[in-house]
Amino acid sequence: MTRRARSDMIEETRGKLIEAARRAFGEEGYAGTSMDTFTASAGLTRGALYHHFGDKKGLLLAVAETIDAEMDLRLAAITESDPDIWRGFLHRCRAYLEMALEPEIQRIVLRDAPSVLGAAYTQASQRQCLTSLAEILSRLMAQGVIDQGDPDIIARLINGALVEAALWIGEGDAPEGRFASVARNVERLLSGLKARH
Amino acid sequence: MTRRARSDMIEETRGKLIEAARRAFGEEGYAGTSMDTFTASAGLTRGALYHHFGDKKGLLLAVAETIDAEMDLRLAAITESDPDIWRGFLHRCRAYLEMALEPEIQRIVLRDAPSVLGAAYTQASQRQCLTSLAEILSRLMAQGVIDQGDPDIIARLINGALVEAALWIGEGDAPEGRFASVARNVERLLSGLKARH
DNA sequence: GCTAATGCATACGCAGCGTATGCCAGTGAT
DNA sequence: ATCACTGGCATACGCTGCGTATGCATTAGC
Repeated sequence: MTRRARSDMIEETRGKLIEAARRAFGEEGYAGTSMDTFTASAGLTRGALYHHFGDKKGLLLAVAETIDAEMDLRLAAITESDPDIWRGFLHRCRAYLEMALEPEIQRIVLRDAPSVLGAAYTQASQRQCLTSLAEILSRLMAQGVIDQGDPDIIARLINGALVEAALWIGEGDAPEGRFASVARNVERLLSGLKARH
Repeated sequence: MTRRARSDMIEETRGKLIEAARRAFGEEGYAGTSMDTFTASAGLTRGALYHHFGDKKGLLLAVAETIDAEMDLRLAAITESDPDIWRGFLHRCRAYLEMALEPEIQRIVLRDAPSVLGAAYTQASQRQCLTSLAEILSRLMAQGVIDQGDPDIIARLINGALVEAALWIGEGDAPEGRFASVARNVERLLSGLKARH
């Protein structure tokens, strides 16, 4: 049983590091967080960090992937909450927009990770959310709800539009009003995808 | 005459700094460029830098604004090259997509600047390109080519979609094929904005 | 022509990343 | 049960690089 306890301890420190890093990155930003001070806040030192994640970028990647996985789970639940696929799709997009307003997500996943990790990140991590979205689009196409097209690309386009909109909402003083306007215009844009007939 | 020569010298050093920073940021990224080495490549020292731009972020802002202004000029020329507003609009979007593939633009304007400068940048600088796009959308709405909506928001949505698509194109091995696919799907998305009647 | 101001260089301090080294606990074999 | 050993984590060091304070030279105003 010590065997289990041992690996549990290891996973616990990994978890503590990711958790603390998440808070630090979210509040101070990637560049603004000191490895010394944030590891101290988790009751550890940089030794643990470099052992588990190699370097600062490795840590950011791990954090970003964690958050992305959580987002995907939350979005999946929302998407499936409506039996109508098209409406589930719209709900999902709206929920994604809301999530993109959360400071932690906005700062870590949407701003810092693409800049710091570059293409390596965009390919690997955000794909959870993106591939899920592409699957939904595939189903919508298969059912003839929207016109044929490349689901992966359209997923990217939608994702980009929503992210940009979320950043815009976040930069103003009246987020609620902006959110409502954006939601209307997003729905218009998405409705343009629908098959006409 | 010395008066003119004097201010010319000053503008020259400013220009040299921005030019060198542009190359360095584009190649090494913001975080990867050392203020010492890059100023040396311009035949100057950090003294000149901090005198003109205050700090590293100030320099990045200046560089980003410079590039953005150039982009806006190039895009304006392309937009007006076609007398038909809708086609001019499509040309512009396609050209923007191409521009977003240029390493310098992608790295500095699309990746690093939003991350490093945050909301301060998204508001101030990229607005040149965005307000121009919004104006075009306004005209399209006024002429009944596309349905009514908030031009500023739709401009953001389109911008975000194109940026995200460009990043995706840039991360693969066969950019040409990807570009063609993206262009098709973008045109589809944009066509969805058109008024039905 | 003398002084004030400005453009820019030099010199310094300090924070922070990464690595090399060391220690201790837990693991597996005899 | 003991002992060698692997692996998790801490400590210590060096180096890079940002920002600031100071200094010098040239130019602008009176």
